[in-house]
Amino acid sequence: MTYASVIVDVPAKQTDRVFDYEIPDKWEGFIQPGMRVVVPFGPRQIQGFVVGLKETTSVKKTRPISNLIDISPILTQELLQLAQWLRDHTLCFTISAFQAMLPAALKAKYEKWIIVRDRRKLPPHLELFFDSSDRTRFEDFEGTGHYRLIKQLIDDEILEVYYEVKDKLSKKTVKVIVLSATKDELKEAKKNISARAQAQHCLIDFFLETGKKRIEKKQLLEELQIGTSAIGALVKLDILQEVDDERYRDPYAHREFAKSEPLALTSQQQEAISPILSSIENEKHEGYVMFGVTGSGKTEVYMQAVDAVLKKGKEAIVLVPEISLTPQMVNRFKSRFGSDVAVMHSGLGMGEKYDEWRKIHRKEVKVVVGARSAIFAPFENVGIIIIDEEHETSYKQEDTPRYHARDIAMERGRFHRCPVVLGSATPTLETFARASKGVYHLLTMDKRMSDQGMPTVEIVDMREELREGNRSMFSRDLLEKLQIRLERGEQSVLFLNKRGYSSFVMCRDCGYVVECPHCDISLTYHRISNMLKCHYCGYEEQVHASCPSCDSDHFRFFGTGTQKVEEELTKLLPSARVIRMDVDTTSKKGSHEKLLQQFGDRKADILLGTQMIAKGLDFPQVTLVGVLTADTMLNIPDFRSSEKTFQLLTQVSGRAGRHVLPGEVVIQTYSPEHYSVELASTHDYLGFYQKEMLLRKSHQYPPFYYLALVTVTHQELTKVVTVTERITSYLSGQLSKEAVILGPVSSPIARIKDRYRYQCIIKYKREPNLHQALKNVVEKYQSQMDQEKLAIHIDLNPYMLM
DNA sequence: AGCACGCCGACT
DNA sequence: GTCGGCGTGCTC
Repeated sequence: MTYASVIVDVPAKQTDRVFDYEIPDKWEGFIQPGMRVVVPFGPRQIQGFVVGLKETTSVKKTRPISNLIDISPILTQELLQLAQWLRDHTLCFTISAFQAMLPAALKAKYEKWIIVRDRRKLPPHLELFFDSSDRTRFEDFEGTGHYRLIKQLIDDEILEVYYEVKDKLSKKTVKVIVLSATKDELKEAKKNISARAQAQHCLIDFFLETGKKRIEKKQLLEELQIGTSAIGALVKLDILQEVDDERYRDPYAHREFAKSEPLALTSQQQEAISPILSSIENEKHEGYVMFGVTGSGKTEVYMQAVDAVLKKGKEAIVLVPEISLTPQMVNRFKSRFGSDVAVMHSGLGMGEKYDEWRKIHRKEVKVVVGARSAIFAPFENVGIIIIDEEHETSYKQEDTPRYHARDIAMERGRFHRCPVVLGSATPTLETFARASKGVYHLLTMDKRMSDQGMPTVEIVDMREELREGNRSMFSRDLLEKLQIRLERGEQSVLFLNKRGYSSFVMCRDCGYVVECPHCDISLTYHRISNMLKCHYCGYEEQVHASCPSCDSDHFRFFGTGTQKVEEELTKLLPSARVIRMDVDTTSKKGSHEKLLQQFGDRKADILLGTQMIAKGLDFPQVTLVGVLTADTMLNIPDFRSSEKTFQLLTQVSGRAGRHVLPGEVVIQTYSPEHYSVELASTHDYLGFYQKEMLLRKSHQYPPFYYLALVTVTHQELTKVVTVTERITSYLSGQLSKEAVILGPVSSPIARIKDRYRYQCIIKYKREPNLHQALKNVVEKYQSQMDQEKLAIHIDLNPYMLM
């Protein structure tokens, strides 16, 4: 007897281990690790992942596997191992790790059915539940009070429970009609079919005349103008066959990508790529930091490295931050590698993502370009992993498993013995520090490909503007420069850092701000619905006419939403054609790309937007970039706020003057003397790095210390505080004296959805005991977490302390 | 996570 | 006495 070790689809502490099942004879030798199966678990049937096979088991009573879900493994041996690594490094359940690696479409969907086994003994008042079929959803009995009766009927074998386990989403299929007779057989059949069956004759003639063997049903019906019954008749005669044909939902199917050829590399690009190429050649795992200023041509280096990998018959993983933000990047890869590329990003629907994933799984593509989760692409021969814009926060998953794609990349790179390239103009301090220490190889590209140098950056002190009586959100300088661009027919990009500065409502007399009654955060004004809305819980309320606190009429929208900026802009520069990009204008699928396309086609003079326009845009005619509010990010209570500000300003400035025309950047700020603003304006990453490293060292933050964040949430404030207090004191007893434990303190957002949030931050250098201690904490509060809805979140190496 | 089992109070 | 509340513990 062979047994399968199975991880069951129950994300809970108690079930986070393998369960052994018998492999029925018919599947002996067929079932392999990495396949999904349906197994009995207690009274129900659930999904499980086979992780191993064995000849004996110590379990006394085993039950057999009920069914197979996959006919080939969907997780490779490497990914099964990687899941264990994920579990150990993020403290998640193994099953959650598996799920993170697979497209959401493959998540199990469970349905519970009640089936009639003996209709004669079915009580009459239950008949109506089963009048059209022998089965009914179990939920249909909810609230009918029949629960007990049904249980009895099940015991009496009159009814039966049936658990259906299936994928959340199925493959897309189309009905195809296949000819299963020869020409002679067709002619023969034609004689035997009644002359009155016109449609059938029509069908046979079609196949005789065209000589086609198969055709989509829909197309056939349309072309011949017949109904579906004639086909049915011929299917019965074994002349035709109706089959389901799998189709990919290809989001890029109707688009053409002009083939591009490798460009000649500059000497800097050449210097950067050659060590990478030798790692590829020698199959050596090495980390590279490609530190290249904006416009230095990192993408071309990526593509040529990928090309080298493909020539070796291996595969490549390219991560980009939230790809829908950079359609230009996708285009470049599609143009170079054509149908060898799968694209995975959040803009795709669940089905589209699944289909792209299947192309990888079936080895139909060699390259994946995708967002964070693409790091789990089920390739088996990875030759290079590239992470573009390595500093982007979207590489850190914010819910369980809380992994960072960079860490996964390194782990997979080690396994496949391949190089991992981290590219950025503004690497995270962690990454750059590792490069400085020689852990990663530093590849510097400090020259732009065009002969243009970096754009000139001017900092405008908005306090000064205010003092001079300019109350507009445009400084005189910026306005003048916009004017000049309009006259010259060049384009400008205006960037509004909306985060934490969105249009909240404030009373100018007493300072009252309308806040969400469920979360400790101010409500934002939405023009479309004319309502105030909470970003965290979705709460909405009417706009007040006057201040609820002091009844003043000076109750206004504060902050600057993009709409407001647009209004003012059209007032100041009536002739300017403006494209606004924010959540409102890009909510529809594909609208993002369309707007960028319009701007690229020079149908507008000014592109106005939030975060989303900061990255990857590359328009030759853009010669001016304006940052309206540079410092909003500085005010976020997070140790990374300076780094984020520096990165953002550098990225945004990089949008200007990338080609022939020289670029100019205007940064408006209320804190012009802040080092992250100043150093960004002089494009001085190294200066920023050194300054920030000193601060991180003295404040004991990464990269000098590791962080762990424990967040406790509960309805009652006292509960949260006491639990966090106890956790804090327990941890301080468990950890060494070198560890710094902060807390309990309130989270930056103290309450979300009526739940209070407290946290404890651990800063440490080496704590072999930490993981176990944290596990103990979770274990200790397990019962309270179940019963009292207490929640404890643990984030190892958090990106933000929120 | 479900689900059964089992022990208590509130009713026909 | 039985019905139904939800605390406890198990699932190969």
